[in-house]
Amino acid sequence: MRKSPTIADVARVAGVSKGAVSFALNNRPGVAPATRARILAAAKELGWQPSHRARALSHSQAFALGLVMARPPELLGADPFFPAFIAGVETELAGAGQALVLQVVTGGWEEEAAGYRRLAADGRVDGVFLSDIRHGGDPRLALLEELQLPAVTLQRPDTPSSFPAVTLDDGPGIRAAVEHLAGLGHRRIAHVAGPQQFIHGFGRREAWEAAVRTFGLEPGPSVVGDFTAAGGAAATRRLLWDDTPPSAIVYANDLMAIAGITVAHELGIRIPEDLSVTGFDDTELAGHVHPPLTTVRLDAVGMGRAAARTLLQLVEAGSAESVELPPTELVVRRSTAPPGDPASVGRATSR
Amino acid sequence: MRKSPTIADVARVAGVSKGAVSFALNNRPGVAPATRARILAAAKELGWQPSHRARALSHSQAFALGLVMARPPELLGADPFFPAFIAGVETELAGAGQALVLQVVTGGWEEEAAGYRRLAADGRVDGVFLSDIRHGGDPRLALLEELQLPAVTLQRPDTPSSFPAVTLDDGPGIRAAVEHLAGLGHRRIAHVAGPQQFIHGFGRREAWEAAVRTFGLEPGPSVVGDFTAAGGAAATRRLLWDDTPPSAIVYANDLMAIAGITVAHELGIRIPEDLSVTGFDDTELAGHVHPPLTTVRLDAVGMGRAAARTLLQLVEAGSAESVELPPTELVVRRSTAPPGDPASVGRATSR
DNA sequence: GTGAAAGCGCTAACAC
DNA sequence: GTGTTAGCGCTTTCAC
Repeated sequence: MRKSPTIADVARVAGVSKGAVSFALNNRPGVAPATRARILAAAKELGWQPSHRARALSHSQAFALGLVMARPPELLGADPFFPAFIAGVETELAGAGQALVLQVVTGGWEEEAAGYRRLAADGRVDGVFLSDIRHGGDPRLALLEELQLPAVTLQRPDTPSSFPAVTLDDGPGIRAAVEHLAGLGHRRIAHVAGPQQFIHGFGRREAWEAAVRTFGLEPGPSVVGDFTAAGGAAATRRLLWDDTPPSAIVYANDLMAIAGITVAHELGIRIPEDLSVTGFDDTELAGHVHPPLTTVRLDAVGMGRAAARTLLQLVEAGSAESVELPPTELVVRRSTAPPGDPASVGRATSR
Repeated sequence: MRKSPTIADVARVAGVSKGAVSFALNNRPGVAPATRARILAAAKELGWQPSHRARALSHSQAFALGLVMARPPELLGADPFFPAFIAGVETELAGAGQALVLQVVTGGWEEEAAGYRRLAADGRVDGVFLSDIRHGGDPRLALLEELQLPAVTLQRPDTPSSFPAVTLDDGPGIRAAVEHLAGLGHRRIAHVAGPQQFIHGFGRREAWEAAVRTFGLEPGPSVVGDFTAAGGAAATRRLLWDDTPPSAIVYANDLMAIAGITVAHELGIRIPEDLSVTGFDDTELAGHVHPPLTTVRLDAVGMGRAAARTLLQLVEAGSAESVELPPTELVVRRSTAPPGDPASVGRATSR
């Protein structure tokens, strides 16, 4: 019972050759309907399933897609993006007979590059997802070009790319947050950014700055964090210890925003009365902190789905169109309110 | 340049047969040192790498391990366990020439079972990790037995298992939390549990109950949550609306604890003065909420490492010993303090 | 329309 | 010791 049946067994039972079975299975022309039916019946009877490994060998394909997650250990459990993204990817792959092979690297670029090299050298995957595209020339682009590994990038709409891209504009969400704050009367709106070499670190900061200027305001201070709670807390302290602290802070992710709220509490600064705060991601926790966080919703599952579809298309057809996802949108909760402290508003205005 | 060299090319260049190359590569006896050197030189010169796919076919092995993550969509981004666990797994697999194939299912048991079936039918993996073992007969055990797929389970030390297990006792951590609370003078210690069909839901609750009794106390109420923030918030409301609310709550994870703290804030209940709270996981955020959360540290990375080592051993050698990980430990922060409200202590005592 | 046979690239049993 | 050869299970070309 252990040894599973092979195509030869099916052929024998159906009274045809192996080739015929193969043709029948893949609905290729050249096999009479009656014969095909007989073959399929034999296959079903034997419980035959084509061997994925044998197909992989003769097709010189892996029938698998790869994702290399490069994250510092601290952020590994806290980043809500990847799990959701992966879930989205899976919904597409499951039906396509493709698997997802994952690699996580916690070290630096060397280790990450080694990860891609390994995936390519072993022929483990037919293509990879490139998340967190670095701003200003991501070294992985050249690497994958060299490895001849098809890829789909996750990036901003405006950045050119040698690979098909799934783009999502963080801008509208950030702009909506700034507009919301400006509309409430905030004049001094600060930003806690993510690492600037990452597109979502750089891009959100850029969007914040542009949006603030749109409202005729001078961008408040901006501090670069690292997307971790610890980093968010440190950045927030820097901002709040300033002589003229901001009356609102736009954070590049929820985790830093939540840590920021905590710092404010510790300093006796009330939210939202004394300080308004917005996050980014709309993690499940965002609605359950005190006060519930106004944040920008990011559809990571949707990105995963779109990226998987695009990469499948690229791998199967040799080329694929980039797709642009609907922009992020603001979810208003209770961490934002009109600036309560006239003094701080006055200070901000008087700059 | 595209077509990579095959073992035949190497054999030709080295002036030997394919078989010799294979032997040389795998350091098998039966090939003269000089010949071996010549072969390796030829291989290096041609930049030859053995084809993983061909090896997989002739070995009838996948050289990959599988993990099926079954999680409801809401929890996907918030559960800190898997990313860390996977990182631990990877550290072991990278050097072993094994890959990790991931599957995430958000639906019910049917979908999950289908996931394992697919992995097995396609021969995608040589073994799988079984996390979240269900308490009281996990259906996956029988399924994997049927599929003849080697597996390693993640479970509690005391549960018997037909597969090698990596066990971690949540008990000591929970007991330490209860001891800490009891030592502070709490008499009415409640619990917000995880789903009881899961071992970490059930086990933590059991440990809480046993520990409370150890201190001669009657277990306070316990409410079953679902490990999400929303669930933690709801459970906390139920507990705090009670006539005789607890003076301390032991949560089965950080996420629910953080949501619980929020609910307390909203109800005007001060933490830790009016209510002490402990979590479980020690997520990065735990130290950056207000107040910083006293919690139990869980070494998910270490579990991943141990599980990977065990599964590799099982797959390669056909059998493996279970391993028991060092117990979880308490991290005391500032969400716990002596019960401040004498009335509630009195009430609890008077039950 | 159908079947035979030659790969895909490596492994391992078996002669030499 | 070293080389030869027959698989692993499927795909696909090419005669029939």
